[in-house]
Amino acid sequence: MKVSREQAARNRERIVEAAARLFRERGYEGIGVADLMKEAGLTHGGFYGHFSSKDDLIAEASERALAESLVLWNEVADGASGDPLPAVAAAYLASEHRDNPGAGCVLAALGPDVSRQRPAVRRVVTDYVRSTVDLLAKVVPGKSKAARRQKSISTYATLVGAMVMARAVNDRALSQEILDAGLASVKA
Amino acid sequence: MKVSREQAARNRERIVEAAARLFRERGYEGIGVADLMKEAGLTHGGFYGHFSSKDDLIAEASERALAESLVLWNEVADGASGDPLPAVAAAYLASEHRDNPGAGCVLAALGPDVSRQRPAVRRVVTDYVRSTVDLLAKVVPGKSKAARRQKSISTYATLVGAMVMARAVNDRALSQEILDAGLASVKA
DNA sequence: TTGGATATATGACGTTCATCATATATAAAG
DNA sequence: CTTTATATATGATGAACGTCATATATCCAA
Repeated sequence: MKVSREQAARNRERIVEAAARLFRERGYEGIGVADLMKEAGLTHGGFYGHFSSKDDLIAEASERALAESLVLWNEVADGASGDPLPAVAAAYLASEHRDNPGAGCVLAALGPDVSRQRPAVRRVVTDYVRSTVDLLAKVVPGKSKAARRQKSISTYATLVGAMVMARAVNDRALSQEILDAGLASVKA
Repeated sequence: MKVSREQAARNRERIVEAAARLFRERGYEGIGVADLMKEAGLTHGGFYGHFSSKDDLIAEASERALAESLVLWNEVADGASGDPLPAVAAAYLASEHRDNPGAGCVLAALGPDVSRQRPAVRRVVTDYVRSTVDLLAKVVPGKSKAARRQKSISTYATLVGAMVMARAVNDRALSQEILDAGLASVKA
């Protein structure tokens, strides 16, 4: 049945939010349109009233997840008492982040899958990487602007790689050791 | 029709090799059993004479890819004239590696997908991570054994993260900048 | 208050998927 | 040479997939 415009907008929002979480948890191909709609409290038929295709939703949900991550990066950096860099690194390399990919970094949850996606998705990811590199460049040490930018990129890479590895391994002690090593290297 | 034992063994080998490449290129769910068999020059029906399930092949193909990567790490480290660490990092962060995921690092090509796989796959990945960390610990600088191990892990994370990011972004210049920044940070 | 617009539900479509049954051809064993 | 074992091909199965057609209910405009 039909619902009010506001309700329809809220429903669309719920679909995007559910997708942003579930794609990160299960991969772009790990959840289907029907299950996605069910998770948003709807049935599968209404999907194409909101989106023209699953790829369309993939692009929009990825953009949403990235935008929310960027807000979080900024909040953590701004809210830090003292040096923001260790605060950002600790927030990123936290076990809560490792154990909750659905609310975390898109690169760590879907990086290789992004490489296989259409240009629309890769474009929003590229924009996000640029923004995050700019943000990190303000908080890493370095004598020149170029040095800080380079340090920003390699620090970011260390964070992403450590999270990917910490999630992939099947041993809690090793996983924690990876998070700790990443954290130590960022502080050094 | 039936073929000789040797031919059957070669066929099995071809399936595993094709899977090791194609899973890295397209993701575990990005290629099906039928296409995999076609790529190996066979038809789909014979698959279950060699493997009990697709998950079974996923585990075996992942193990194969990881074993071959470990051989490569060793070859590069041993074949280096001078300090092995920059040689290893340069080989890993090469554009050839970025543009050829099917022959490259499993973590960079399938890291998040591994997290979602059954224990058999995560176990072989965990063993491989341990071996690679041990290998890198022999070539990174550091005063104590513990310091070298920590440096080994963080260096490895930087390599993996830089490759994931370099592949995800849609801009060649930024992609190259990421590889360069990773390389510079490993050398520093 | 009435009439048309439309958001969602139900249900179906064709395709692709992993898996399995059976037939066939040929290697291996006797 | 005959017979048995078996590796592969052909084809079928049911489930899941993305997508679409239509019905229905109700919001919104006149």
